Amino acid sequence: MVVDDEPSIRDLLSASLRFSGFEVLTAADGQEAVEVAERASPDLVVLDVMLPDLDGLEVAKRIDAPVLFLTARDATEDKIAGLRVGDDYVTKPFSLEEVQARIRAVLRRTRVEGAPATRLKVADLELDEDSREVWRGGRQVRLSPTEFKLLHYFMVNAGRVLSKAQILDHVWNYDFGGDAGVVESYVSYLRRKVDDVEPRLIHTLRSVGYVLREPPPAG
Amino acid sequence: MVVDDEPSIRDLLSASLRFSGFEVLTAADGQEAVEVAERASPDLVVLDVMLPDLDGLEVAKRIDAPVLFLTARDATEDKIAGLRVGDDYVTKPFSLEEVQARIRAVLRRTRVEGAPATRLKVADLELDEDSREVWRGGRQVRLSPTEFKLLHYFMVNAGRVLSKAQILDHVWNYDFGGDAGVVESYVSYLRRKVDDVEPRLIHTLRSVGYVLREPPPAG
DNA sequence: AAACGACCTGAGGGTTAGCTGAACGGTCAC
DNA sequence: GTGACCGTTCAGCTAACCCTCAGGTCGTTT
Repeated sequence: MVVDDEPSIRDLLSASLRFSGFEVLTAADGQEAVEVAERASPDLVVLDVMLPDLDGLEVAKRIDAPVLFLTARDATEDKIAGLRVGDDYVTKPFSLEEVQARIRAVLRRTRVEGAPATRLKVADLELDEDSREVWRGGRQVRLSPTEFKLLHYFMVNAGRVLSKAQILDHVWNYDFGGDAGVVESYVSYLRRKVDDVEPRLIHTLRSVGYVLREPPPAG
Repeated sequence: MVVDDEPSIRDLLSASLRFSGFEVLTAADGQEAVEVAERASPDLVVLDVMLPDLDGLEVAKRIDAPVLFLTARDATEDKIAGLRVGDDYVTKPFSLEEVQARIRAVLRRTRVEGAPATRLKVADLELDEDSREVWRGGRQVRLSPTEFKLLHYFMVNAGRVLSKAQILDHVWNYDFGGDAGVVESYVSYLRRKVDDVEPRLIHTLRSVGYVLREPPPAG
């Protein structure tokens, strides 16, 4: 369930989550949120801390589901003192990558399912979502936060062609105003750090985008 | 639904889409677009970002359908801020091939996850619309963007004779001023890259056009 | 068979998309 | 404060690409 009073954020999140295969309900204020949650028993609630009627933390108390809070960046730590075990938070403005990663992490922790694989693997490139570690050919590689998010997005969508606009929309914060040049820079960084050996996995499709894929067996 | 204030663009698009079997409604400004969309619930909206009354992004918010934006090339922002998941965009001047490809991609993504085949196949020539990969006789072939668009147009219209004028109209941007000689050049490139083995698939019909087809079984 | 038009293709020039090193400013830990 | 790290922008460069052109080939007509 997605709870936010701004329609644009609500739509952004619910569309993105539906696309990823989640079933999504929405609410625009705390009152509605509590009602819907009672009826539908969602597995997880994405909840804006700043709501017109009730405080988000207050809402969380009345909901029997793990919560992923959305908070303003300048919110000091004590603001989220109401975090229960299993909850988590993301600061606005977020990127879709960020939110989805946190959602999956929360669900993983609260679900009974015993240790589902958090390892992504493409050829000899491996990424652990939990520990945020990355290996290429057995050798561990250190990545900055943005590099990690970008690589994660690539690996989740391995084999699919991604345009720079798509990448910008998912990996960068939704209010990022710059141009797509920054994507080129980060692809360059990633290539140097994790794609400097054969077989090359990150491929450029001129004037189309990028794709991470294992080259076909018979070249 | 097609929304653009320039009649020439509107007609170009709607005629081309109708010919391809789509049912098309049109609107000339944002106000009309919102009204028509409300009444008719289109499956997809092709929407010029620059409209006389409302901003295209504003219109998109009020429409409950995936959107394919038309933007000017010189819009330096490679990031369309309002781009929701499932939306896409094409820069002006576009080619009809481009627009139709994007439309199909958006519909494919938003329709039920019925994994429809995105593979075109003629004899031992195969083309994947998603990954933009092409194989001839199992061997992968690298094509430039224009080569790919041309081959795609051929394959979608396999067995149909295409005049150079038709090809120019569909594969090249609508403002292309050059002559049809360029088509000959690109057919030549394609022959070298994907039609250098028997059976030959691209055939010249002198003073008529070209056709991509499998030769009849018995000579 | 000659003449003509249509087509093929190699070569070349102008253009553009993408790559990357460098620089700048911000943030955070110490 | 100070330094390390990070995110972003920018500009020069390169390689890929698009288009044109011209000389040659091939088919058709006279």
